[in-house]
Amino acid sequence: MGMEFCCTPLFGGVIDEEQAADTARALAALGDPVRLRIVSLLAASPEGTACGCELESPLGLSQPTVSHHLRILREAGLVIGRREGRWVHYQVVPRRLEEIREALSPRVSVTV
Amino acid sequence: MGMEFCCTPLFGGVIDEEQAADTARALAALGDPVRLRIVSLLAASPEGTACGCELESPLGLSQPTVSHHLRILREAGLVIGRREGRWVHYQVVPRRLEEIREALSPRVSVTV
DNA sequence: CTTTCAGATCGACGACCTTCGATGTATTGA
DNA sequence: TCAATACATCGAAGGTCGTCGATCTGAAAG
Repeated sequence: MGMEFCCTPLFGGVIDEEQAADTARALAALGDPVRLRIVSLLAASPEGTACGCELESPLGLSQPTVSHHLRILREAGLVIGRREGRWVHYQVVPRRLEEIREALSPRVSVTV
Repeated sequence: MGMEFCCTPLFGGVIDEEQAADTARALAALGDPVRLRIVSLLAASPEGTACGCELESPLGLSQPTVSHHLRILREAGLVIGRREGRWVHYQVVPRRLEEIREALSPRVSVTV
C-alpha cells in the first residue's frame, strides 16, 4: 500500500487505454508551441499570473485564438483562471505539471 | 522568429519560439494514447525491446498504423529501432524522456 | 528461385486542429 | 444610461492527423 500516485508512470507496467488517454490529453495540450509559450509566460510573470489580454501581443495572435488555447490548457488542468472584475487572471497549476513529469519518470520497485 | 518583446514584465524569462517548437514536437509525439502505450509496452517488455509485429495485437491496430506511430516516436528521438534479420527491435530512449521532464520543470522554463 | 514474413511507404478518407473575423456576454467607468 | 473593455463563443477556411487497404522493399525459409 503506502504511496499513492496520481498518474500511472510509463515504466511501472503497461498502462491501459484509459490512463493513456488521460495522460495523453495533458501531453497533447502541451504539445503545441503556442501553449508551451503561454505556460512559460504565465510562469515567468510577476506573481505567476497574467490575463488573456496580456498574452495576445507577445504571442502575436488574435484574442479568440489566445482564448482558444487557454481553454485547452484549462480543460487539461494545466492552468486555472480566476475572474477579477473585467479580467481573468490565469496561472499555471504546478501540481499538474508535476503529475506529467511523474508519468514520464522511470520508477523502481513500486509495489502497489 | 526573433521578434521584439513589447510587454516588459511578462518577459523576464520565457522560452523563445524555437525552443518551444522543439519541446512541443517531443510532447506532441507523446500526446497520443496509442504512442504512450507503445512507449509503455516497450518499457515493460523483457529486455526493454519489442518488434513492431508484437505491438499490433495489444494495440489492436493495423501494421501500417503501428509503423506510422513508431516513425513519429523515432523522429522525435523517443525510440530507436535496431534491425535484426527480418525484425526491427524498438526500444525507448530514456535520456530523451528525461529531457522532456527537464523542460517541464519550473527551473528550466526560466532560462535566458 | 519462389514463397513467406516484417516492415515501410502510398493514397485516400474522415476527423480534428489552428486561426481568424464577427458576434455575444459581463463588467467597469463616464 | 451609454460607451468601452475583457473574455467567450460561433462559423468558416485551411491544414494536419490517425487510420486503413494496397503495394513495395528486404530478408529468411523451403
